[in-house]
Amino acid sequence: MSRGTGSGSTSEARARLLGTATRIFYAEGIHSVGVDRIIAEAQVTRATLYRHFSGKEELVLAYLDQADRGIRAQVASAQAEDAPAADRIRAVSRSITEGIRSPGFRGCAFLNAVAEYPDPAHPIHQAVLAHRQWFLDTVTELLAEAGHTPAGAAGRHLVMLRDGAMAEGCLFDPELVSETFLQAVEGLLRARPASTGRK
Amino acid sequence: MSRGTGSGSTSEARARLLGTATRIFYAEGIHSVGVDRIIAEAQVTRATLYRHFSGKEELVLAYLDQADRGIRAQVASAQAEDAPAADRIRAVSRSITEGIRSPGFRGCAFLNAVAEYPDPAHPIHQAVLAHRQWFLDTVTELLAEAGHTPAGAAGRHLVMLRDGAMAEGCLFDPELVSETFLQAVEGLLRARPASTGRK
DNA sequence: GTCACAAGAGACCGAACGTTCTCCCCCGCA
DNA sequence: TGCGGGGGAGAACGTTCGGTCTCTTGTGAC
Repeated sequence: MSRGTGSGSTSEARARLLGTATRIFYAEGIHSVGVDRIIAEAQVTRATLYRHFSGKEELVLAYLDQADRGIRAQVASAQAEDAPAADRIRAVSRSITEGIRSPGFRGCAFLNAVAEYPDPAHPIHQAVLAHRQWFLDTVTELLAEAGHTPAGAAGRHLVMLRDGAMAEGCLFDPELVSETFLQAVEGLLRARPASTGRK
Repeated sequence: MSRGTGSGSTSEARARLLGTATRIFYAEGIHSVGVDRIIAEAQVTRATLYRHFSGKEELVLAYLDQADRGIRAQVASAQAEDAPAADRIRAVSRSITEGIRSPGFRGCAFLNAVAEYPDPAHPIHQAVLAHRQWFLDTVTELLAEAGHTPAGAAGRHLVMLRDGAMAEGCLFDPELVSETFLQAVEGLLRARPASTGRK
C-alpha cells in the first residue's frame, strides 16, 4: 500500500525498523527478542535490515541513541524555563514522574540495557555509561547553580533517587513511586536551600 | 577426584549446579547464558541438570530463591543487634554498602532479573516482586519502630535509595555510591528522628 | 548378591538464533 | 533507453538454543 515516494534521505524503511526495534526492545528486553520478530513487525525483509544496520548490535545502539536524544530533549525543554535553578530541577523531576506514570512505562531503557550487557568493554554498556555521565553532569551543574555547595554529592544523591524511582516505577504503584520521588527531591532541595551558601 | 560420599540428601551435583548457575547468572545475566555453559562449568551432564530441575526456568527460580535466602539472612543478622531501631536501619544500610563495595558486585540480582523478565505474569517476575515486597515491609516496620510517623512513605523512600544505590553500584565508583547512599539514609533518619513521634 | 538409583557420557531432536545469499521488481535519473 | 539502488521475497548458512534420549558405571541399602 501507501508506498510513499521514498524521498527520505534516511529511508522510510529504516525509520520503521528503528521505531519497531525501540518499541519491542524497551517493552520486552533485548536478548529475548530476535531479529525475526523485529523485521516481521516492521514489515521489512531481512535484507533491508542488514542494508541499514551492520547487525543486531548496531540496531541496539541506534535504539539507545534515539532514547538518549529523547531524554536530552526532554530535559532541555524542562530546563528551558526562565526560572530559578531549584524550580528547573523540579521541572526535570516532574518530567521524570510523567514518564513513570505514563502507560507502558517499563523502567529506564539504559538501566535495563546494562543489565543485559554487564561487560564494561561492550559498546552497548559504554553507551549507557556515556548517557549516565551526561545526566549526572547536567543535574550537578543545575544543583551548583541552585547553591548546593557540595554540588557533586547532591547530584549523586539526585541521580540515585532517579535511578531508584525509574527501577521501581514498573514494580510498585507508579503513583506512589512518583510521590515518593518528588518528596525526596524536595527534601534534597531543602537540605541546602541557601542561595548564597553558608560555606 | 574428591568425589565425596554423596551423603547430602539434596545431592552434591545439584549443589554444584546451583552454585555455578548463581555465579554465572549474576555475573553475566540470564538470557545470554545457555545451559551448555552451566553444565560445562558445573562439570555435570545434561541429564543431571534435568534430573534435578525441570528446565532452565526452574534453575533461575532456584538461583533467585538462594539469593533471597542470603539477603534475608544478611538483614536478619544486621537486625539482630540489641540496638535502637535507627541503629538497626544503619546496620542494614551498612550491609548494603558492603555488598556494593565487594569485588564482583554486579547490582541487585532481582532488579537485573526483572529487567530480563518484564512480563508481570511470569514466575520469575513474580519471585522478584515477592522479594521486594518482603524488603519493603521489613524496612517499613523498622522505620515505624524508629518513630517515623508516615512509616510507609519513609520505607518507600529508603527502598528507593537502596534501588538506586544497587543499580549504580556497578556503573559508578562504588565508594562514592556507598558514601552517597549512607549520607542519604542519614538525611532520611534525621528528617523525623522523634522517638516519641510528634503526631 | 542384587536391586535401585544417582550420575556420567554423549547422541540426538526441532526450533530459533544472527547472518548472508540470490533473484526480481520498481522507480528516479541520466 | 539504460542503469543503479532501495526494497520485497525467501532460501540457506552454520551455530546455538532448551530439552530428551539411550547406555553405562559406581555405590549404598536391603
